[in-house]
Amino acid sequence: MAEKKKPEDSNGSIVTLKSVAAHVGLSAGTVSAVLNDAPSAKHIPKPTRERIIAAARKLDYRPNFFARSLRKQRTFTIGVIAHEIGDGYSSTVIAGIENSARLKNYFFVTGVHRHNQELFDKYCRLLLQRGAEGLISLDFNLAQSLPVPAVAIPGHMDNEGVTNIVLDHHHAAELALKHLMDFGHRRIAILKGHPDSADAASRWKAVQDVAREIGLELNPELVIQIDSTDSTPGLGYPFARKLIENKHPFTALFAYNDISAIGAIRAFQEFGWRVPQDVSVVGFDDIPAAAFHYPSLTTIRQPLHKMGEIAVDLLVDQIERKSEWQREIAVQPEIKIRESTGPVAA
Amino acid sequence: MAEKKKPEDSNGSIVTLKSVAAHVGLSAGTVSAVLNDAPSAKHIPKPTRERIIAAARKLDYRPNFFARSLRKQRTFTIGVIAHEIGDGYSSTVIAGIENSARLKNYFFVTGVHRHNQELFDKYCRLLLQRGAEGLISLDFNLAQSLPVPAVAIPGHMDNEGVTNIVLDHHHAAELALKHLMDFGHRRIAILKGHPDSADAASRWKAVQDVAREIGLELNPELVIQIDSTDSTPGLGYPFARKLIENKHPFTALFAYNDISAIGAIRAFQEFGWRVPQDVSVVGFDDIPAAAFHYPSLTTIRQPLHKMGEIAVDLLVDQIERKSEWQREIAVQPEIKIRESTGPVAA
DNA sequence: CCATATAATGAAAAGCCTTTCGTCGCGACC
DNA sequence: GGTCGCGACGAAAGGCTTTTCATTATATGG
Repeated sequence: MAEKKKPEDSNGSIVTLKSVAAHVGLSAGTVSAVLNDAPSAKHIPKPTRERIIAAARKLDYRPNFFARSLRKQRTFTIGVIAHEIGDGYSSTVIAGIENSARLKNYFFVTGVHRHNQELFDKYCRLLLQRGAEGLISLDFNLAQSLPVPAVAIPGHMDNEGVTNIVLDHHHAAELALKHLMDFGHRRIAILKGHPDSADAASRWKAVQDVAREIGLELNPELVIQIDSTDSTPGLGYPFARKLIENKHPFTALFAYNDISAIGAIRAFQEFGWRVPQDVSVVGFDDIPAAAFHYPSLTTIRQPLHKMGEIAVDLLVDQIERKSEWQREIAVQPEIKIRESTGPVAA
Repeated sequence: MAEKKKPEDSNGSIVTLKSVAAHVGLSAGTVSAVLNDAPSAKHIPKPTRERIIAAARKLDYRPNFFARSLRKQRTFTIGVIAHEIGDGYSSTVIAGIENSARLKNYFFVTGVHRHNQELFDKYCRLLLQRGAEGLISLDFNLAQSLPVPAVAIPGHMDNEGVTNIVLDHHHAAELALKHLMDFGHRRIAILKGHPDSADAASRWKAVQDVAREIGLELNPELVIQIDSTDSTPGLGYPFARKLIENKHPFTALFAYNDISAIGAIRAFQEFGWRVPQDVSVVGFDDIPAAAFHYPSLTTIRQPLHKMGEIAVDLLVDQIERKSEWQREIAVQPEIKIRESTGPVAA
């Protein structure tokens, strides 16, 4: 059992810069300079340098993060505020954030907002106090500027200093609707997202625009608004029921996301409709479960992992003043055609 | 647009303890004592106290976290090292961790290990350097003690100072196997977890024990070992195929987790078998997708959220020396009976 | 041989907070 | 009246680094 200890010398006291300085018979300042490769260390002869480095390694010296942050006024930390940690959307983006942050030797700390402004503010303060040098907000309708560089995923508001990462919703709507039209669908039901969902408004607008462009008529009876914030497939179920009960004929559904699509399919199946023979369903996001659902889900894929990576890259560049603030970055969706869509019944 | 600024006074310089002290014409020490409700402040008369507090609020004073940590040698931070952020298991546990940590005014920072010892060690060092006062490892076969209090979820090794949170696997196996036997199943296939998965060994042992106890014979031909670390339903698919190709008859499958169960069902369906009419399937974990899969999944539920909460509670108690180290805490599983299991075909 | 540059290091401040200890004034008590 | 105790604060140390500036010694050039 490899005992892993906090670095301490033979006396059992913690090894600090001073103690390694004492160990090599030099001053703390000198040791610090060498260990950090500071410009002031350029006159230190090589043997001395090596002595210092060897001692530091031998004693397993680890600089005190807090003392260092205090002095340098840098923390290499970014804050992430998500709706909830457990949901598929955030966790995929966060995985991307982790990936990029690790490569850049940054750290991230997390908070949740649950679409609640107060909670958001609370975590915002907390994270800043903990030294976050930049913030990433996930799925929040951010209506304020922030005191540090920030990225909103997805972001649709216009806040100075906040970079919005957006999906090209117009293209997304095109992919979905054209795919359905190619299969002959004309009566297409739409599941609109909850207003709290940051993408809801622009997605809906894109759907309307594209429908007009390609000459598809959207029947208001077939447009259902999700008004629950549930993040299980329960999200889609009741609205699909409502759609069924409306008794307005339709042959396809473009859902707000995969979760609601799965819930809707469930409702259809219980009602005795087969997917895709009786009704085609297109989801959104391409969560892992989409491919293994039965039937597997045709869906519009968002590059969530990559969006997390991009967010960190942008943020770090701004923190380190390597680049200017950008108002918006668009990423492209992709359609994954699977089993849940098919030709309209003859 | 509410501009949220870093606290600074009218000169635009950052507001520090000294500046609020200057503002009220007192010393920094006094202000600190009052603001922290320190014992030494008990002789400060109420009017003065209120003046200080009012000034702090007015200037929006926020103590510098790093200076404070440096001085108090406390950080109120716990480190979490998970397999991967995005997967259903970790993110649910982490949601529990977040919940409990927030209530206790602790923070958490996250790392990933990907079942890789080096990566684990790297993050371990990093988190400790960042002042983590306790660690939680998720789904890692932890083979070492750690320099701070730690909790392993799930934990099966015997490390001094590490509290293992385990599911009562014996009970879990009982729930699953008895349920299947009640439906008349006798030829039950088992999907064994990947050895990297911390629960794999004890779950398998429990299955064997229970099978013996209830007089169920496990046919080695029907026991398949998962040897991929994929965390999509692709996890179960190839092994179900293998099972089918073995041509050894079976009427039910007890999968290692819901993900692999879903993959397996997929394989069965493609082969033309109906679930549960031709084969019953029991999953494990009760991830959100389980309830909305088609057919919905009978599964053994782990209280993952609660396990995260318990981990934080234990950890904080130990950090604050409120309680002694416990070697192990067991939590109870629950069976969720849904559509994927049914009586064996006549 | 003196002035000056440069190498090699030390000393000390600064970053912001907490905490211990000390001081000063004043009422109480013997 | 002297001592004691207490109320109300201030001063300063201490936590660990980083960084600037100063100092000493050596080398270089004239």
